[in-house]
Amino acid sequence: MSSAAKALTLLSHFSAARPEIGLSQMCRIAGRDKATTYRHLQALETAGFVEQNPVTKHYRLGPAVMQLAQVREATVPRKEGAKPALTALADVTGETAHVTVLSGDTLYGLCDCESPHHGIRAVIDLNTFPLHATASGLCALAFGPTELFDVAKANLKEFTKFTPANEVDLATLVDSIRATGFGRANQSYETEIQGLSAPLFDHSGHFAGAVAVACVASRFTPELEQTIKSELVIAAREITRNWGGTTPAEIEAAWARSLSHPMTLESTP
Amino acid sequence: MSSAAKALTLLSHFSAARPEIGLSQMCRIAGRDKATTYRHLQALETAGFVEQNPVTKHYRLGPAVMQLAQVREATVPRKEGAKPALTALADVTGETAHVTVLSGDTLYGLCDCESPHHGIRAVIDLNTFPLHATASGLCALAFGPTELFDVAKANLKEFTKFTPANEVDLATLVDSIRATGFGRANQSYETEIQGLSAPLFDHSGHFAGAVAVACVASRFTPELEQTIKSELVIAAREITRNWGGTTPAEIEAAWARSLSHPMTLESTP
DNA sequence: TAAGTCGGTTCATATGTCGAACCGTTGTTC
DNA sequence: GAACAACGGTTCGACATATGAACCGACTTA
Repeated sequence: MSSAAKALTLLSHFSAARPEIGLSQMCRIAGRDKATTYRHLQALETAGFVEQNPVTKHYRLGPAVMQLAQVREATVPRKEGAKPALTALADVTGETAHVTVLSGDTLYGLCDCESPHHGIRAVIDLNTFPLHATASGLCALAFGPTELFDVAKANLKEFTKFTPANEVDLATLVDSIRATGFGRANQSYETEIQGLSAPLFDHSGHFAGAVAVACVASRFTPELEQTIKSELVIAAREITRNWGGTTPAEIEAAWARSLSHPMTLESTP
Repeated sequence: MSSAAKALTLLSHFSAARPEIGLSQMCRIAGRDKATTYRHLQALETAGFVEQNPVTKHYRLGPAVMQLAQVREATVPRKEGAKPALTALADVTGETAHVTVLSGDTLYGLCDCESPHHGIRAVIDLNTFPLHATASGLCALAFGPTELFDVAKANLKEFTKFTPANEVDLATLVDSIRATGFGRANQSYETEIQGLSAPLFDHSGHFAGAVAVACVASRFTPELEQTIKSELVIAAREITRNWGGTTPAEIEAAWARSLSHPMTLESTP
């Protein structure tokens, strides 16, 4: 691992849940030496990627990331094209909605939207989405490049007792998703979270990401599932269109089948 | 310069004007070896900071920056607190408005807003703002930490014939800004751009950034100057409040003086 | 076909990185 | 208020890692 890569991974330890990190704490989290971590943070600081809270000396993300995000958004206006549909999706379903984007072999969170309808709701605080355990990830496996399956196979971490634990289970799951057009993760990443997702495509016609709803499992009913699925289709069509893509006919066909013949999908638990 | 820092500086070469950069091109821009540049771009790519345009193989900013920006905004919600005031400012003045934030010794652009009123308008596409040549930068020198002046002194690059070229000129300029409460840069960064700015403060009572209007010089009149100044005050108060700060009494007093006795500031040209 | 570009790769060299041990400061404990 | 622990930050020799000239094959141009 290059030194630059090591420095960059430090950034991934910041999250909304842990926005500020001290030097010693960062050493423990990153599992690296203090001197090394310090120098890396220094480099990140001079580049504006982190800054220090002047009173606590803890590090937090710096203003440079805001600029880069603006440039990225001007280059590939994904977020802008996803936000309105996401808001509507969260509002109608009453659950937390989010969008992920595929870059290389990694599925990144782009933005999310919590619904104000319930006090208890799923909170998305992920840097990257595991391919085998989340609805978005499974969507990527089903509709994205085939190489992704190898990546997923190599990273079959068991998050819960419902996480698909071997290649065969995963392949079965992916096949069913190809048939229905909807990604589905029943408490396979976190217990108490039911995920449903739909694939998004870019101008080149390739899988570009997924739109998903993370639903509190205890609220999940067949009726809600139907609602979420029809709303997902609406949101997915809109976002795909905003990204300059079109939904492939076979996906539309799968959606139509799923919605007209609501098969009671085998929910593992 | 650490290897990590070198890799990070590659990112700063992306901008809205130049959103995609090929390998050879990046070597030329960054002035570094091709092999090194390639490895750095690889590291950045695996971390998600850049991605490759699949057809041209050119590099562009990746999705990871979007996430980091979200975390940053959740940590220090600056952009959200500035955007509405900025929009109003651009709308009323008819010129391009922007907000900068100070981190360490560097002034970064946070967001900007172009006014649709005119076909010709200033476009802000800066990574970092030179302290001695921009209205925001001069504001930082006048109201920010005193160490900044040393940094500015050491970087007196002459962008135009109106750029303050020596320490004495700069000090005079800064003094006049302290007296009026408004930063001012008359074609000292780009010819044809008149800048006016006002300081912003955070919860700790320290200078946190500036709100500024970049005005097409040929449209600049004393009347417009008055309009911009009064609108800047409104915007600065609002943003400072949203950032959890309060405008120091001496700044308010300076603003009041400037607005009631509109002195015709010596415009260098 | 020959010369120019491009993205990407190789390998000997030496430069920048690594981590144990060490500061000085701060805040807590008794 | 002395002893202690944890913090952010620094030093230095050993050595892992970055470096860049030269090279490769693919592609464009003339």
